[in-house]
Amino acid sequence: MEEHPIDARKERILRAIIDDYVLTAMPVGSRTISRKYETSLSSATIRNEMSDLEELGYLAQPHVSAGRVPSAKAYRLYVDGLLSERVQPDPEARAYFSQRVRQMEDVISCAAAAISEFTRYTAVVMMPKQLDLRVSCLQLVPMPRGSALLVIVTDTGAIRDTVIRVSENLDGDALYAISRTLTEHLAGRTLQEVQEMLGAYSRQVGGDDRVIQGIADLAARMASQLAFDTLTIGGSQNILNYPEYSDVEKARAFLSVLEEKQRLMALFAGQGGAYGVRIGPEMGMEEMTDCSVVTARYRAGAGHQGFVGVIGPTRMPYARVLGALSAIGEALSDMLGE
Amino acid sequence: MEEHPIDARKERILRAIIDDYVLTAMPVGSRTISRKYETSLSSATIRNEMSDLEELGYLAQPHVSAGRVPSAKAYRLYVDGLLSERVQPDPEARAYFSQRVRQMEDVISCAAAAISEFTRYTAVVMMPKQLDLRVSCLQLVPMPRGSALLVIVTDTGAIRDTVIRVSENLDGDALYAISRTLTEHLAGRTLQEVQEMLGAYSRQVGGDDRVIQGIADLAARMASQLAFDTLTIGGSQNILNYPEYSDVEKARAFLSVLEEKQRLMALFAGQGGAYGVRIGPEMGMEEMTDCSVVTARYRAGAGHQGFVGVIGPTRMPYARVLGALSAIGEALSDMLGE
DNA sequence: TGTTAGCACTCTCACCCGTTGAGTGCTAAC
DNA sequence: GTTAGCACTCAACGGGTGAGAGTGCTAACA
Repeated sequence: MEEHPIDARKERILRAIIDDYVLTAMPVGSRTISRKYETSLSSATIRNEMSDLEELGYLAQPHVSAGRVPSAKAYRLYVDGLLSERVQPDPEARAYFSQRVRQMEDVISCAAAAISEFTRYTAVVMMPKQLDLRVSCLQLVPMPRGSALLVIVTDTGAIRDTVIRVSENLDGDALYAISRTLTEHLAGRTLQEVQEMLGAYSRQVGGDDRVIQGIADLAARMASQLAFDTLTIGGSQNILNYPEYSDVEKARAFLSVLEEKQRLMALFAGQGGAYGVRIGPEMGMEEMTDCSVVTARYRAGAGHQGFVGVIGPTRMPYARVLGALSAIGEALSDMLGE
Repeated sequence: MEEHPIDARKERILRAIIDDYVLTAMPVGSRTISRKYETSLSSATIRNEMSDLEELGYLAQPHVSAGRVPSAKAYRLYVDGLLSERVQPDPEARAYFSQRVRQMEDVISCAAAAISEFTRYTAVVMMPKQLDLRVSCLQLVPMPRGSALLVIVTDTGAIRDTVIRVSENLDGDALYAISRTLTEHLAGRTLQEVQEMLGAYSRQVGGDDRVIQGIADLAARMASQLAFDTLTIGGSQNILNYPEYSDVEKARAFLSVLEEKQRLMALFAGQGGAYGVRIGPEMGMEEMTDCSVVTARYRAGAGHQGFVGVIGPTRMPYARVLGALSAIGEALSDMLGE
């Protein structure tokens, strides 16, 4: 077999086909290219080139008298071209994100919302596991009617709280005293260690071991939440905006894949570089053969890395999406990266 | 016009038509009723009765040679029949809810999830506004790297927190001292008052008015969140399970109505009794003419009342849905009531 | 050798039309 | 009041047809 590297013109035509297809979602014919993109060439010439591109596996024909549709291989080429240049963070996306971050509590779910609203695709944000978490502070905040809010803060700044019952005669100062003791003894320990050590302290807090129990529960919950990478999804309904999913059955299949976060996680597993694009069949998941996943990395301090991403039809304006993700990834890195 | 009260047999037939239509989503013919439900009557007799029922506005024909479909008026009659008896809380629904409540933090969103999963419809949970909120405690919890977690607790037990920057040389004790002062001065005040009073204290906290600013921000956010009834929605995609919405356009319209929480809120506004059923056109919203909303009230302590509900196609097993909502409403009342 | 015009060919899509079957309304008999 | 019977209506289905879009191929041209 002789080599068939595609020349500059073929590449230009291929790019035009992809652009047009992304725009219209309809198979692209030779006339369209000759009139809208390569006005110096006739449709017949384009036809010849398209025929070549098809033979090389870059194009496919839904049926003989339809135009051509780019294949996964074509998107791959296109995307590699994009990624070989510097991805330009989209300032508009960043502004969008910054504006919304004030309103919502959680930066991660906020990022997911911002991405999905901005790109109009489904957004995924992955938050890396944090195994090496150590308790930095532990505090009880008085609440009405014999309750208290237990707050645990880790050295990485993760916060969790829970309401526990305490004896009614503990006032704010008493709770603070307990908090001090607890913090003194537990600061610097990992969550696992905290759970193990709790038995020993139960005497020192006045026999009221609901506090101890509460800490143990919360520490356990925190540990289990943070021991795994977590995935947040935003704008899952956005898929309905695209004609690829105008069949309700398909849409439902897509949405149910989103429920299985464990499987989705696999998409980020082997991710090396700053950006990742997985095109349809490359993902090896039956249900996602006509989806693409675009991701950008962000830094969550201390060597941890997470990903922000978009899931949409393969027919996607990759440059625009990469720009948006890049901007939001940067913003997240700034916020979480210390 | 003479009166046309429908007799017992007509009502039985109407009920059979509704039951069958709820099950199959297909227009119901006279033969079906005569064979499956009223075996002692011939289809011709049923036809006569159906013709009467149509004239009375209880049935409609999509086209002349199709069977009949119940009208909103029919559902209304049917539902009024249900509501005149005692609604039986569904113990299975309650078990389902209780089982899940452990796993999730927030009872409200947990309820929404449980309802939608159990009924397979879209769930709404309304949480009443809490205008009379007063600050009960205010505390700063030290965090690494010159941050602190600001926690505000109200007398009703609502909690909000936010991370603020503070000067690096404030240790835990110093933060507690500030917390004490703040609590002393602000406890018992409403959130509005707190916002107004903040200026006055800015000197007393060592000139570091990031703390003041943080409190003001958080108080404002809290006030705005709690000053209005809030709506939580669960299982919005469930609508895709029903043939009524196999048209993507319709599904999208439905989903986008769900986004406009303000408008949805109106559906609960005039709700008086323990249960409410709004059928299609009764809601006066163009987009919801073929939806129904079923709600049950719950008590959130201190005279506040909220609603749990389900939104689905008019063709809905109302008895089952009412039973489930009743059970979950009871469970919520128990949890939030005290 | 690359480009282009022309033409026959293919295939989808939209439309028409007849057939089928479900379901009705009406009438007359029980 | 109930029922059998019958004529009628209409959606749904399937086959047939024509228009349109787009291709591949060939031959001519630069």
